[in-house]
Amino acid sequence: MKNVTIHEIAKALNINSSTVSRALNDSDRVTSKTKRKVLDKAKEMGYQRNMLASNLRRKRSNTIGVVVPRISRHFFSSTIAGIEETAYKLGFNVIICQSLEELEKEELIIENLIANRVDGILISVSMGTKKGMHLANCLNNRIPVVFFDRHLEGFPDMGKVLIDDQLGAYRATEHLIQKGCKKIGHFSGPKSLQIYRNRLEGYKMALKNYHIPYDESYVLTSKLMKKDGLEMAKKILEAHSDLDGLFCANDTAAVGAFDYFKTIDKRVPKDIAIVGFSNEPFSALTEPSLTTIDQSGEEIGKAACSLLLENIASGNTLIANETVILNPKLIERGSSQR
Amino acid sequence: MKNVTIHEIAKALNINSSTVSRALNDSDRVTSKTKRKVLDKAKEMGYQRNMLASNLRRKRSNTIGVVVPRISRHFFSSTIAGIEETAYKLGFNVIICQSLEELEKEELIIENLIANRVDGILISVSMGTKKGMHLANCLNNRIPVVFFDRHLEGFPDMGKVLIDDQLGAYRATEHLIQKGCKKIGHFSGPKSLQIYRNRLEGYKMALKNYHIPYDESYVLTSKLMKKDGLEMAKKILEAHSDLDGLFCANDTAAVGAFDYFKTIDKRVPKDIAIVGFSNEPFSALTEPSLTTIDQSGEEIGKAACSLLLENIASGNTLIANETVILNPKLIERGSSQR
DNA sequence: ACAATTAATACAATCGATTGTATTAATTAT
DNA sequence: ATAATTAATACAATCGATTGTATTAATTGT
Repeated sequence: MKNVTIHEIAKALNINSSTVSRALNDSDRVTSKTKRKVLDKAKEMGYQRNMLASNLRRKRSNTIGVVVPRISRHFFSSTIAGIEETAYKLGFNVIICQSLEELEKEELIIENLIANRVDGILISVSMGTKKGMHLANCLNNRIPVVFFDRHLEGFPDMGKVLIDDQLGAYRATEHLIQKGCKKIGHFSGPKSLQIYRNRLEGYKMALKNYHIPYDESYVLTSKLMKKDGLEMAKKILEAHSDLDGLFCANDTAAVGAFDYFKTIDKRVPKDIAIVGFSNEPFSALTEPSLTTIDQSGEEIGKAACSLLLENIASGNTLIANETVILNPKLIERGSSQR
Repeated sequence: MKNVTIHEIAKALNINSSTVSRALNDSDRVTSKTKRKVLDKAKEMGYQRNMLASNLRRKRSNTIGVVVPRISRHFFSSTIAGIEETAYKLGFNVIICQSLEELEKEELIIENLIANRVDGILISVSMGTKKGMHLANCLNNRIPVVFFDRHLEGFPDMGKVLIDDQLGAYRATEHLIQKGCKKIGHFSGPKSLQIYRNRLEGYKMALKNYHIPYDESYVLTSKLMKKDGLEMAKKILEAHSDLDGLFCANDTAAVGAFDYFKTIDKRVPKDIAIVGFSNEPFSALTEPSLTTIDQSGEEIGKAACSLLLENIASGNTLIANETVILNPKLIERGSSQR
């Protein structure tokens, strides 16, 4: 039982395969009577269009490539979900690849995506990626590229969909101020990462706008694991027993701080109000639940995919020098209600 | 600047394109001297192999399709990560699709994957999927199918990679018994789902094996959201103030129970030991951290992908009537240490 | 040195669908 | 009724790599 092709259908109906092809594609160069005959016969013979052949001929794959550092991280799986949803609506397939934060693997992935003639690439670069020759190579091959979340400087021809970390941090801090906090600490992450510098900046800006003096000793830096949060909570209270608000640059560290405060009978949010960052799934489950900043991976994914698809549809004429900045949202929960 | 093909390279070197093709594929029908020349010229001209053409000719796509209900769910994104890793090692691409629990979308996805001539399909079926004509159709097209986690009965020719829920529940309950619990409750999920029936079964079996009488009033059923856990905790304590152990069929409900016990000053694990199920990321972050059963999505993904790839490699001769049952692991944490 | 053998390369068909152009069939106009 | 026009279909090249077979070049044996 061999594969059914348009040629088989053509032979069976005693017409030409080009007519079959046009009938299947609903071209107006074919009578509706013929179309019907073809469609019926196709169904009868169990015809399955071979996209490999179609893609080769049409020089497009109807596929976009997505590269993320690690699929299982909640933020990235959310973006992927958003991407898939958007792509699916327009009939595009999505190839997913993970760089595992290795530049070398990222380069191989890009190579492979080019070889597979994807119509476009969405990428959140690995931490090790500083230069982007492999990405420039995409443009040489007329494959549009859109960064999301993590991007590289110096590629004006590539789209970017970013979240305004600074604004998110600003809102988090502002929220604490509006809840009456006067002495607000900040747990920051590695300064090597732009996002943490931005979040610190937003914190500072909020303080400034509300005329609260910035005191560097209220800012502690770590890798923001849970135990780091716990340790920093201890440290900051030793230095500043008057602390009444805390903005953590991620949710995990906030949970660590929670735990420490409980052990010393500081009440959250009564004594100390806390705001985290990222809206991790667990932040709704803590006791009290954690006020945080939502980066909506899904929205980012949708926006990035839309930008890319527009580009593809336009024949890459407007090769995206566009940058979309999404606004993070404050998710108000128990940890800041006082 | 047009696309560089093997024909361009051949022309430039004044040799035949078949030799170029063989050189690029490292065939032993080509001198190493010629290979070198071809490779150099290819690099010089910026040649990128067109997999679309290659795939068409070789009648395989080097791509596998993965269908999950929802990418952003932690368990599924973990399996996808495992699948991607395994597939990547063997040079396969991974197309990801989400059914969003809709049978209709699932059918369209399968249709599309067949049209794209994927070499195999990994699927965790949507909740609505009862019959599998769309999947049978894959076999008709000689595309092997492997189920993971959620499967359909009645497809002996399709591989299956499942986790032993019952064993997981058994181990969870056994662990509580070994920690000295005598009065162990169980929070179960909707009986319509096989997994919850299995977990209940495992709970019963453990009790039986350790000669603890089974008392139906120690088992409460709900949808296992956080608030359900909280309510059930209240209810079970009202009925049985002597409760000293609790096995929850998921981690979320366990967190709800945690919260209730805290409000009434029952100490976890001192007064009541708790074990959850799934090893959700947040289970390591609760206070105390939650003992749970790990289903290792990553392992399931790897196993399912390996099974599928073996099948593909064997030319689908052994179209997988194989079922792999993975053993869940107990993750011992604070909530059960007494 | 010449036939016999093997190595290296060239030729040409093929995978299956698409699409510009040519041809035939069907309408319309005169 | 015949030319002119339009609709419908047929023909054939093409996308780019692969691969079985044919041909030429190189090597070995005697």
